[in-house]
Amino acid sequence: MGRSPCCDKANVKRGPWSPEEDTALKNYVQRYGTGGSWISLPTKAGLKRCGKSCRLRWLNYLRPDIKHGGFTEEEVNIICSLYNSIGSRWSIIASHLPGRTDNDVKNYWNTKLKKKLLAGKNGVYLSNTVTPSCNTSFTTLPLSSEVGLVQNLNPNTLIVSDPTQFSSSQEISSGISIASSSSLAMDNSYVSWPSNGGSEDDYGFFMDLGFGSPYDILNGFGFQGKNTEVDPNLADPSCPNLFVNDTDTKPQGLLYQSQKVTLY
DNA sequence: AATGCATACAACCGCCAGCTA
DNA sequence: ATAGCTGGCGGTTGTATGCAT
Repeated sequence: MGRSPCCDKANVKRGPWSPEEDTALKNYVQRYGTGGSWISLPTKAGLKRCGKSCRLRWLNYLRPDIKHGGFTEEEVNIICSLYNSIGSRWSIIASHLPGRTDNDVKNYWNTKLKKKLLAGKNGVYLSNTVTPSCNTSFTTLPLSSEVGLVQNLNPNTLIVSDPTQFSSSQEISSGISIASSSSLAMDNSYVSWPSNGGSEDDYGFFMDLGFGSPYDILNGFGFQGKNTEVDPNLADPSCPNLFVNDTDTKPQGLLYQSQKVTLY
């Protein structure tokens, strides 16, 4: 037996909301709240709308704390960074952006950021001129689709899947370069950057998202299986911010203390 | 001025998880 | 234990608007 529909679709209005409907919904919710049930709300509010439609209209448009208008650079950076970390979990991403809804973020990503990403998918590499500061070797990051798992998760943190690909620390991170591209493609997710001509001052991708530590991020955002924990004991003693990988039992990835990605 | 195309975003659809009877 | 209901979510579609030709 299939589930019953949430409302009688033949007898509810669909399509764009009229100002009168908006007013009725807004007045009702502000006066009485949702009463714990969106399904019964339309009838009480005198609306010929599906309860789910009312909920969506309220949450995405009528709520008093909704922020309309364009996204700021800071918001874009948060979206990109979180998308890289957790994928299309729009509601979670939106929760980091006061006044923004998951629908807003989703639309913005689909109409602007995704295109920007696809437009600049090729040409990602690391400069091989960087002098390693720790006891690990450094090689060039493979191009584009071979990049593999690269995660930039929080301020000053970059995770890369292949421990042979990097040395570490601030020197290495400052040597990461994105060549004539506005984005870095990864296996399941993406990071994108604003193409602003390469000014480092304008560049704010690695920003403070409010996480306490890299462990908090890794353990809190759905890394699965052997990737669920980062063992501080793996830290390279010569490089305090580097955690060396043990691919059998430990997370795949290295943590680097990173300052900035240069775009040119 | 008219038409077609691209873009932005509002709204809908269907699935899933959690709750409750 | 389980079936039904509801809210929440992500994917997708529809439509209004702007822009180019």
